[in-house]
Amino acid sequence: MATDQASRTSGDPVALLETIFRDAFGTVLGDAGRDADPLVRTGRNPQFGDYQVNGVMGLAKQARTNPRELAGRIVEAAAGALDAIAEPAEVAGPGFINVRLKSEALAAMLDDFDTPRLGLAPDADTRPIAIDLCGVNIAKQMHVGHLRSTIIGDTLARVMERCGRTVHRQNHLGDWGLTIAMVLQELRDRKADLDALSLDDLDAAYRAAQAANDDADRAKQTLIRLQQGDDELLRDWRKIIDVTMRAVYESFDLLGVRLGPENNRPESFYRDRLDAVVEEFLAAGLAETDQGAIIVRFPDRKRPLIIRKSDGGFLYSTTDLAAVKYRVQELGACRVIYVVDARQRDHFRDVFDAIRLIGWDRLADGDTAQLVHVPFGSVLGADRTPLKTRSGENVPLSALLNEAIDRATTEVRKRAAVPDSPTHDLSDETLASIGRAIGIGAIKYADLSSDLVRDYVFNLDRMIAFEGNTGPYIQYAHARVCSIFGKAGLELDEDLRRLGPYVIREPAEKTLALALLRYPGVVRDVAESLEPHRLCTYLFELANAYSAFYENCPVLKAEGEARRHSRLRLCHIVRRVLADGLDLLGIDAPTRM
RNA sequence: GCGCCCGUAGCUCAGCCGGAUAGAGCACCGGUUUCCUAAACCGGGGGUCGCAGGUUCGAGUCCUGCCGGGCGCGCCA
Repeated sequence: MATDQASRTSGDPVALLETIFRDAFGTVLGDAGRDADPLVRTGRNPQFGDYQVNGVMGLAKQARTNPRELAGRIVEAAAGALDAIAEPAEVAGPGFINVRLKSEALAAMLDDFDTPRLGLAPDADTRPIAIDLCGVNIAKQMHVGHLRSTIIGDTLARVMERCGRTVHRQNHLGDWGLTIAMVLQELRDRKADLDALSLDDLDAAYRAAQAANDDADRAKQTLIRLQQGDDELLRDWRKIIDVTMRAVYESFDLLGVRLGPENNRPESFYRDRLDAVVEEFLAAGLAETDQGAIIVRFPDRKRPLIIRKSDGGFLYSTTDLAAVKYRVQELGACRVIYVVDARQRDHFRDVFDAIRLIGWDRLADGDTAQLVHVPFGSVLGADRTPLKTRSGENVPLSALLNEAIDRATTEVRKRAAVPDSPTHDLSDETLASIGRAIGIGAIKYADLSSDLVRDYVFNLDRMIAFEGNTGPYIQYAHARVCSIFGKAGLELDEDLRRLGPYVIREPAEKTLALALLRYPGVVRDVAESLEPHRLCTYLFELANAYSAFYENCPVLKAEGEARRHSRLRLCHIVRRVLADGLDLLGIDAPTRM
């Protein structure tokens, strides 16, 4: 019976308890109770049970009754349904309800959870989602500023894809502004051979062009010719895009992000739509001419949004309006997510509000698309100012990645040199690929593991440490689990369900089982909140729960076959959750390191 | 000047639409251990949650004001 109940929720006890208590609330309080959220939470303190129901106290206030007494009646109403999976619930404190799962129910839930999907059912909503990420500029090297947008965006995309969603990753390349015209102008002045151009040459031309802004008028002329479709200029323009993107794709490859040419929706993609954007705002009476420019005003702030300059040119705001419209109306995205630097908060607030004013957030099905900016903080150097080289320039991304990889590879080789090390027999090539996985994992995890809006100091020593809440620590935990299967004579990806049921007896086993069952909820939570650090925190806690389990519960030497098989299955599912979680973070999980 | 964000242990950070005694890692101090075990383990000290009010049965969490730091603010992106 417990198995039947649990299987309806793919082994997610929180969902199951929510159903049970929602029913009980309804029985006791009618519709008011049924509509309320029971607020089922995992217990923070084992002494108060495995799960607690916190929703009673709020309801008692509304119903003007004694919360403890109400909790008692709800426990009574839930008792029948609860009996299959839990010990009798207890009322505690001012009106908490504490629930302790029966160990057979826990075992049954784990069994349901033990599938390739790891308990994560696809979302009922199948509409696509658009994520704006990366946003590199043509003629510039990728630098640390693009790192965060790229890896955060890729992670959010992976999480949502894991929830069964179609995600349109949109790389909004900066390929069409005045700066590009300036670079083109600079290169023509130099009579540069565009077929032999390196990215360093381009970068130099970009900086030279920026320095020489006395030529702004000539650059504007160049821009106008480019926008009018001058053949020669367009040809050169495509060449500098090629040079830039070749290096960008190399960085994507090294970083292991799922981005390629198919994700490119550069500014130029929208160039034929910009006139219409301005026209429609004017026609709707939402835009006005002011000092020669065309602006959108908002009722609640002084700052207007300029959508066309007084010289007739368009701005990034115009392009962003066109892009949101495209993503909602043509891609059908019910969420349009921008993973962009926190400094652009005001900009996105204005753009999104303008979209709402004109109604371009309306989907074909009548719903309103959610427009959301995911703001992230800056990467700082040791001096706590934004990371720059000594000469004051942006640090190229490749330099950062290579340093991390070098450090990690050195560490891996050092460990492999020890004769009885598990990596001692690996080829140099394999060790190098492990080093790459650890170096990249360290950088990504450091970027994703704390609240995104906070600035953080780029500190390789801390990132690459094998202790604490770091990428290498999680990878290490995974590799250690892997080593058990070899000793047990099992393959890593073998289906171990044939070994028989889970047996949950020891406290460390129970803690581990409860941690495992939280996984689907955590993934859904990240998809909803857009806060990847919650997944990092979870993986760290799971790794710790596993560590305590492994310390306290013999696996290979467990007494009795049933217990040994159950523990092997626990190891097996821990390995898969760690690997799956790391994959959602875009981090490789080597089996040895 | 206006606006936004941040302020939790010595350091780096968690704290799940307000919920029980505010947690973890690193560092520090004390103890245990050579195990199926690739990061050893257990315990301890350390906090007026920036400050002051307010709402609430209950506030690190919500509201108001202030302090400190960061960022943004009409034709760059």
